[in-house]
Amino acid sequence: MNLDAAFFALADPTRRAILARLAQGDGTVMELAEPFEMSQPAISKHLKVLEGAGLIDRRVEGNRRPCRLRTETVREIEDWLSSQRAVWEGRLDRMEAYINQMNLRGPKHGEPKRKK
Amino acid sequence: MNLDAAFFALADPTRRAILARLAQGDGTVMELAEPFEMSQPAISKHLKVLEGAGLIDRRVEGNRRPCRLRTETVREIEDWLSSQRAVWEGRLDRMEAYINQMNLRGPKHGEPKRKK
DNA sequence: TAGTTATATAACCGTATGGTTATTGTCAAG
DNA sequence: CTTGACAATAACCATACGGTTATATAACTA
Repeated sequence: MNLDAAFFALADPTRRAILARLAQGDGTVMELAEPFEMSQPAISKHLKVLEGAGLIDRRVEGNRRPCRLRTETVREIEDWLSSQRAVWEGRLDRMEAYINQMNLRGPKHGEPKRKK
Repeated sequence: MNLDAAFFALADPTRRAILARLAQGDGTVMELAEPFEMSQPAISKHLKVLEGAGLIDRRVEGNRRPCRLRTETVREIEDWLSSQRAVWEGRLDRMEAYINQMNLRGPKHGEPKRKK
């Protein structure tokens, strides 16, 4: 999975709306385009972005190209965020404890001196 | 919170690296710029994006402007993803059951006719 | 076969992104 | 008060993004 592509794909409201729409079932390009005031090629581009990010699959079905959600990718993104946050929060908790400790015995605008 | 801004901010590897670096403690612009082969103004721009997305806070400390992570925002993004995935996966489970049911009594390339 | 529908592709356009260098404003240190 | 470090801002540039219209391709339909 590519975090760059995944986050980028999710950064656009139209693409998120398409994903939400796909939650109600697979959809062809025309069906997905219908709710938007946007041309079909624009939707096709968005779908290509979503596909590139692994957020949807597309199959060929005669004339049309129905799309389906790929939830594994969403879960992977979620897992990444979750693990990152775990690290970050752990660190911040420790920082907070440290700061509290400092405040108990240090000046307000502490450590004004720092060289290199 | 703004999902557009948040996902957009996370879509850049430099910005994610900055966040990871900040997990080890607050950092000034110079400190954050050090690991990258990139000018200080470039880092400043990234920091502005991160701040705009609510992923970091910046305070003024004499001459420098240390940054700190804001984990609440990460949690909010995570929550959004989580809720979306819940809906999506629930839907897909139901779809699968439906399809299985169809296969038990329908033709292979079912529903070839559809008007509007 | 001719016409229509579904989708993709190409070419274009305005704006945004991500970088640069040069400059400016502030604080800190002598 | 001058000098130097930190950081922001401005101006610029190449490329990417998100949209458009027009055209092409392929599969259905009559």
